This record gives sequence, C-alpha cells and structure tokens, in this order.
Amino acid sequence: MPETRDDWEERLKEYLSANDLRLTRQRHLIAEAFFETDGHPNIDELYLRVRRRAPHIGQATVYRTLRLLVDSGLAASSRFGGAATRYEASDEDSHHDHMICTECGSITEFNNEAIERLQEEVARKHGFAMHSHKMELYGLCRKCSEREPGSPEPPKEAR
Amino acid sequence: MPETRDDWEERLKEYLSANDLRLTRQRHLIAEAFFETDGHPNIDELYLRVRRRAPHIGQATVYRTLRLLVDSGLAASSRFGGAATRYEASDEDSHHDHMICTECGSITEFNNEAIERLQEEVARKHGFAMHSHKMELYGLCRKCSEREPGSPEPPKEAR
DNA sequence: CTGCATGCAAAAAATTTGCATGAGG
DNA sequence: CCTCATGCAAATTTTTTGCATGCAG
Repeated sequence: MPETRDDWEERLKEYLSANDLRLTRQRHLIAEAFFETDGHPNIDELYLRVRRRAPHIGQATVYRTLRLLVDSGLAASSRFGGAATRYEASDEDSHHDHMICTECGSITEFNNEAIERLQEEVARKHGFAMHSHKMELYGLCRKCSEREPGSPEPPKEAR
Repeated sequence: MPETRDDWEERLKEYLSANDLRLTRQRHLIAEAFFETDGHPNIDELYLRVRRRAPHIGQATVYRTLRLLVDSGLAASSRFGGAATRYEASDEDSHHDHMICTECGSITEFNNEAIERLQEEVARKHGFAMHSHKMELYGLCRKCSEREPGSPEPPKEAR
C-alpha cells in the first residue's frame, strides 16, 4: 500500500517521465514543500513556504505544479466554503472526507466505509461511472459548539 | 411540508421583515427569476435572465440578492469543479446531492436516506454539530460513459 | 541542441465594495 | 422622511496566460 506522503518522489518521477514532462528544481521543491506540510494548505501558503527556500520562484509555477500534482493523482483539491482552493496529499488507499467548522474554520478528516459503499451503489444505479467524490459536513466543531451551547442564532455568515 | 419553489414569495417576505430588510422591486424580480429557473443557474445566467425584464439592473444586485436568499435558507450554493458558484432552490424537506459529469458537465441530483443517516452518525461521533452537508460524485454520466466505453485514459483535464 | 518550464507581469474571471442617488415602509 | 438598497464603476481576490529566457534531458 503506497503511502503518498513517503512515496511521492518516486511517484512523481514516474508520472513525469510517463508524460514526457521534466523534473525541474522548482517542481521538486514545490512538491517537497507540499508533502511536508500537514493539513490543507492553499496556494498562498505553499508559495510563501517555497519562497523561503527559493526566493525568486513564481506564484504561477506553484499553481502550475499543484495542478500537475492533482492531475497525477498525488494531490487532491477542495474548496471549502467560499475560500481559495486547498490541497492535500491524496492517498488512494484511504480516501477521507471533511468536516468544516463554520465558526473557526478548522477542518477535521474522517472516513466511513459504509458511506463509500453506498455512494458507489447510488452511482451504479444511475449508470454513472464515478471516479471520485467529495463530501463535506458543515457545522460547529466540538470546541465551538461547547463554547456557544444553545446558539440562539448561528452567525449569519461565516466567511 | 413547505415546497420552496411554490412558497418562496411568502417565505421571502417573512425573512425580510424579520430582519428589517426591504422587499424591493429588484429583489422580487431576481427571486422570481431564480425560482422559475430549473437546474443550477450561476450568477451570470440569472443576471442575463433578469436583465431581459429589467435592463438597467446591476450585476452586484444579483450577487447581493442571491447571498440574501442563501442566508435566508431559500437557496443553496455550490461550486462544482472549478467553475463559478451555482445556486438552487433549497427545499429543506428533501435534501439532495449531486453527480457531476466531468465530460459534459451535466448535473444529476439524487438523495439517499441511508447516507444522510450515516453522515449524522459520523458527525455525532466526532462531537460535531452538523448543520448542513454537501456531497458530490464526479465521473461520467450514462451518456458519456456509453460514448467512450473503455476510455483508456480519461481526459486529463475537464475544465 | 530542442522544446518544455519558468518568471514576470498583464489578463481574466468571479466577486465585493464605495459612494452618490433612489425608493420602500 | 430616513434609511436601506441600487447602479455603476472601481477594487479585490484568485487563477490563468503570453512571452522571452532558462534549463532538463
């Protein structure tokens, strides 16, 4: 079972050579920064992080490389709420979904085999050839819901 | 069981007066255009549609009104893939999720009680107070998957 | 060498906001 | 009347693209 976060270097090389793409210093740096970042960074965060090591790198290259990582299957992208796209290492063996706190913005991962199976079943029933899915639960995380017990009127907007 | 698509006028008035907001000609027109549109229009589509009846209306007003409809619970917004936000009438009695074809972009709705229940269970287990959720299956719709039987390499990018 | 990749800045696309004017209650 | 809402355009934010130059293979 390939663990993307450990395995990325080889997997990236494979993908690149299989597609006649080049392993550039930038691509390596960006991928490295990406895979050593836990959580769900967005382009800006990655850009800043990479910049520390390679000050003259272009933001466009970060965008381009992250798209490449997504195309290769090494990364997955999501847009929670209305914010900028966030990325995470995609580990095909253990897909997971997200719970997003609309109060503090924290993201919790979970996975549930039963739901996965039901999704495939639904797709099949509709003649739909599912190749991926995305599921997000919005609400208050434990901390925030404890802080505001019977929130009489949840914040009108959580942007 | 309130059916939003029939009931929107009264519900909108209630929300507005409850929040000291005004029922303006524009808001009415935009809501009307929205609720008589099937599918999942985006701001542009609604703007064009409303413009036919009220040529001098501003795009910003459409944005502002759709946000209002979402805040009021009369509408729900989603962003499929990387495209602009799309809106739909939200009928609290029958939540549904989406299957998006990455080939032709068609959107199919479905709902599955079992999945809903499991979602709530997962949330509860994590101490998470879920107030809404979103689920999207990506893949090829029946038509598209019939057209490309054993697609040897799915289109690298479906933007 | 040769062509893909990069950096930079400009362009796009989507959405928000400031402000003077208009109109709902 | 007194605000809140609108229209318009300008500003933001996020992402993409064009192009000359660089560098991987």
